Amino acid sequence: MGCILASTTYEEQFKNFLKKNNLKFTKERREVLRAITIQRDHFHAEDIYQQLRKQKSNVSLATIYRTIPLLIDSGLIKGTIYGGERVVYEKVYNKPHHYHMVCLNCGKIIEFICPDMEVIQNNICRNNIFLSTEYNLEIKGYCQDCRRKMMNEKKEQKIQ
Amino acid sequence: MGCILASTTYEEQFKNFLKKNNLKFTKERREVLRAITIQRDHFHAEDIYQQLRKQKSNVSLATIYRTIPLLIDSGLIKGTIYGGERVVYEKVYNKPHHYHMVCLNCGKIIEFICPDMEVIQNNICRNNIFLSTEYNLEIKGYCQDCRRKMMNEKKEQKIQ
DNA sequence: ATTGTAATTGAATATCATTCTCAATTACAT
DNA sequence: ATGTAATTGAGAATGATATTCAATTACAAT
Ligand SMILES: [Mn+2]
Ligand SMILES: [Mn+2]
Ligand SMILES: [Zn+2]
Ligand SMILES: [Zn+2]
Repeated sequence: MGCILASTTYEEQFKNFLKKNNLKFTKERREVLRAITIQRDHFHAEDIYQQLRKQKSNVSLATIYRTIPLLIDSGLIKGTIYGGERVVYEKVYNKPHHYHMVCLNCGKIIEFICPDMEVIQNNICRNNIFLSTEYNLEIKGYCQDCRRKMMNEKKEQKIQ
Repeated sequence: MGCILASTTYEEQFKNFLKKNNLKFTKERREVLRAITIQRDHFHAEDIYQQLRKQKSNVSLATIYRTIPLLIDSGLIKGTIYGGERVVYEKVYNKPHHYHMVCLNCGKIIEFICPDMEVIQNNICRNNIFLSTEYNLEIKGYCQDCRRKMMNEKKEQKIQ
């Protein structure tokens, strides 16, 4: 289990944040943090809980929910997709800013980077004297696979 | 109470949608629809309920929640801002597509139009063979007023 | 106008992600 | 080692939204 190398800086970042705010670096917080470094791109609060149970850790869901805002404020994760039944989070530390396409049929999330968009957004904020902390672009629709499936279903209907 | 002129096309649109789907144009649905035409830019489900109570209408909250998806599917409203405690809706019929800045301090919502962004989004969807039904850009941050207030508070702290 | 029937309604209840309460425990500065 | 404020888990609370069900209603066909 020697795969925690990359998380060292994660942990440093988190520790610094906690110290700065008179908060304690507890066993539970460390375990939540590590569970997150293991998660793939996008995850729910519940995913962290399941991850920890797999690892025989007994951190409660309450503590996970209490830790999430700390991880957000320390710049390690952020809430990405709202409006479903539960919030989707993702790691942001050392990851380039990007946007999302969400398939309404299969739920797939497609990421994309768009420097042009960033420029436009900065201009808009400057023009409106608005201090932005977060840009969030979400394109909802249907992915390539689902479009294919839907077209095939239509064909079959016509044949019958 | 002769101020329902502008809602005629709203009502037509809704009636057409309902007929197309074997749904009935009930007294309650008409009242919800009219309550919505009266709402200002952005509103919650609860706002509709309050509006109707003011007008001595007894449409239940359950019916309002059941009517909202119908209004969305008929192209009259859409959910705009998620992630707060409740969903923010807005009218979209005959309204140009636009984006939002949300102040994290006072909750103010600032709308803006951006044709350049639309072009970029269309390109991205084409490149990914993604069929978009909805673009949603939300910029979170702090509005001009709140920034002023925060700066003044800082000054006062220094003086004390 | 009457009738048949599927759609709709309000009231109450359920859902379910997230937050809160509180007594017991713990991190960590001194 | 000690003091104290922060933290924890368990369970209860919250609150927006969804669902159940028996009674009502819209409306197409007669
Ligand atoms: Mn992502
Ligand atoms: Mn708007
Ligand atoms: Zn898909
Ligand atoms: Zn503000």
